[in-house]
Amino acid sequence: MQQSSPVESTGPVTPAGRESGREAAPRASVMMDVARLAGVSHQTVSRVLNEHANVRPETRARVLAAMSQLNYQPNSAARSLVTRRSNTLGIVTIDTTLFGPASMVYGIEKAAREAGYFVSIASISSLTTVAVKEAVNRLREQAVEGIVAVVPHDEAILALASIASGVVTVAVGVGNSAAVPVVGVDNVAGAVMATQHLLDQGHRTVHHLSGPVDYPDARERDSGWRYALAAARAEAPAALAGDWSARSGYELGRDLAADPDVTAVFCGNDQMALGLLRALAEAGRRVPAEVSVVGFDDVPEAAYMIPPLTTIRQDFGEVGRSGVGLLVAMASGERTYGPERIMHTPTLIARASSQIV
Amino acid sequence: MQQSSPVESTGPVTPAGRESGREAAPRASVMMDVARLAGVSHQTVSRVLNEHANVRPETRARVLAAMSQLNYQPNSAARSLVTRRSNTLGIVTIDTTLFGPASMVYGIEKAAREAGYFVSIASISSLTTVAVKEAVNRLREQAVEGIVAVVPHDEAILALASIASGVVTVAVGVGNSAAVPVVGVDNVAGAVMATQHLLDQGHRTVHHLSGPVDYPDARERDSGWRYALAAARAEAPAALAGDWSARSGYELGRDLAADPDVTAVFCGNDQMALGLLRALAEAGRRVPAEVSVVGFDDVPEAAYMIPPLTTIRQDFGEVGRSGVGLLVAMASGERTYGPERIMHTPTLIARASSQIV
DNA sequence: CTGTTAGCGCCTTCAG
DNA sequence: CTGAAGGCGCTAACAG
Repeated sequence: MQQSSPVESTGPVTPAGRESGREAAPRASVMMDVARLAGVSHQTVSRVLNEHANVRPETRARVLAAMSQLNYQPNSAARSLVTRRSNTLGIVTIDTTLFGPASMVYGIEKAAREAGYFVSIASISSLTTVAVKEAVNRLREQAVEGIVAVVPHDEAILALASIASGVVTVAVGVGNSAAVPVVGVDNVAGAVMATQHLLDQGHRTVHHLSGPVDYPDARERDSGWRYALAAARAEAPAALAGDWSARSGYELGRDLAADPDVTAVFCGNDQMALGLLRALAEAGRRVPAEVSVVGFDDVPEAAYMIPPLTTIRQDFGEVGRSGVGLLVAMASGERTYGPERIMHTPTLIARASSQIV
Repeated sequence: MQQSSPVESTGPVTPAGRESGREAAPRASVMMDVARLAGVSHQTVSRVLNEHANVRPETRARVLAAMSQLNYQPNSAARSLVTRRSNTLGIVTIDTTLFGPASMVYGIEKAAREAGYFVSIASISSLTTVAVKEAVNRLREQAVEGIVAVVPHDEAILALASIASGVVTVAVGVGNSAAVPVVGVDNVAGAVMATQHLLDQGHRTVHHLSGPVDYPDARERDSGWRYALAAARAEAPAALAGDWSARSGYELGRDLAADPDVTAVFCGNDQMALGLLRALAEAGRRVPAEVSVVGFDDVPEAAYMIPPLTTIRQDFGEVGRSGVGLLVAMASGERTYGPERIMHTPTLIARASSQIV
């Protein structure tokens, strides 16, 4: 309610109120209306809008006044038509509500906004090539200037790469992949930290509850774990692969809990760690006294699990942000196109689940 | 790589390759190019594109072939300019990664897509009037045809309502609010179920760990709880207000855990319940033997907490979906504008945290 | 410093 | 059933 009532005499001069059914909403004013009201040409209005220099301050003020009086809203379609720019970035994302993807989406949106872009979103419900293509096409219809993909899965990434879409694309939240430019966290380093931390507590070896094998992140964490064990000349037990869910952590965790040789477990993410903690509790195996557990991600709940979970923190927001940074650089030609990767280093957050006080 | 190489003789006839710096990317083809290749007028191309009847099947086929040969992509800006429709819906959302909001965003996106809309997102980092207005304005710049707001907070909702934006708007994930049309869950009913369930287990009364008072959801759950206690003639203890986080649940939970009178607690959401469970565990109070706990939301992790959490399930995806439904109905004039509300009924999911087996 | 003239690519009339 | 005009609202060149 800051603005007083609408215009009257100075309103649009175009054929008023074509009675097309309902309310006959007062046609939004256009640049020409503003020009008329300010007593200048529509071109001058355009100039103040785009902050071109060479507009006398006084003229500028008159125009601004007219714009606000008319409650003028530039027509973005008209502008894009002539500038051939949509100022829009697209996000392709999996239909998940996991903490990681959701955080990245927000990081992306924020960074894009700060870089002057709008953000359009297209989610996919299944990780299939077809679904990815549909999502990308939906984005292309909107003429997005670039795409950030939050689809940390092999097939989806390949699909992305194969769609010679002519739109620059970067995948975020994936540690590595040859197919497209990628921004993620150094999963190997994170897994090494986790494993080494456990080894440092005196465990002979460390078990691994991994994510699904068709996820680059899962494979990389698995290899970091193997690497750390090898470096310490510890024997590597067979890894169990879950599906990132607490449920899978619980179910596989029951086997782990039943095995007296298991004294330390590195989990591919915090959700699975939660499931494992419950399985251990049910089996009466105390954490960390009998079994130590480390997760990956540091979701906000990690610090409040029973016991508080030691984990590897990754900054999802930052990953999203640098994804946009890379994309914008590529789109503006500052960087040549081509597989490219940016790795962020995660941090170990030591809590009670891994260390006896 | 499905399509063979680009055009040659039939390509755009416009001033070729204006050497504007880089690659001199082959100008995307336009309707006119397709028309030429198909030997028709650009108008006919438009007709097949918009599926107007009155195009001879054979002509239509020729046009389609030309389109795919040229890899033609309609220009959405040009189309919006003339049709005065953006086919876009906007989402205003808080910059959170909580399960609820994230689920609703996905639900909205999916429903919007199915209804033929693109989706543009604008997140806000602070729940202030200014931030909400900025987000709405960003969406208006894009000429969205409607806005779905995922901002379950008093000030934000009022801000939304006060922006006589001329854009139809509905808020989702809020049980109630006079200011704008709203879609949410019946929080009162949910809270009654939770409280009654606890009472049914034989507890004399039920304590409440609520959400922040400036959230309608929190207040409604609080009143449902009070209502159920009153109906059972049980005394209502003072409620403790957290901030939805596990941390706050833990901190307030320590007080609850220290109070021997506390035997049953209804939490405003599952995260706070998680924190409470840990506080109880630390205090050595067994759940559910000594204290019963019920949450709200049924996040995927709820079933894997220690012990598995009894909670009130709400279908966030469905809420998002019906928000879009309402919005589309309003935007198309099927429903007159005006505060309107749709309530979904939540369900009690009984697990171990509340019942002694 | 400001105004004039052309389109941007498409859809909506209206003629044929 | 198809084609020819006209214009959506704006910005980029040019004049002045």
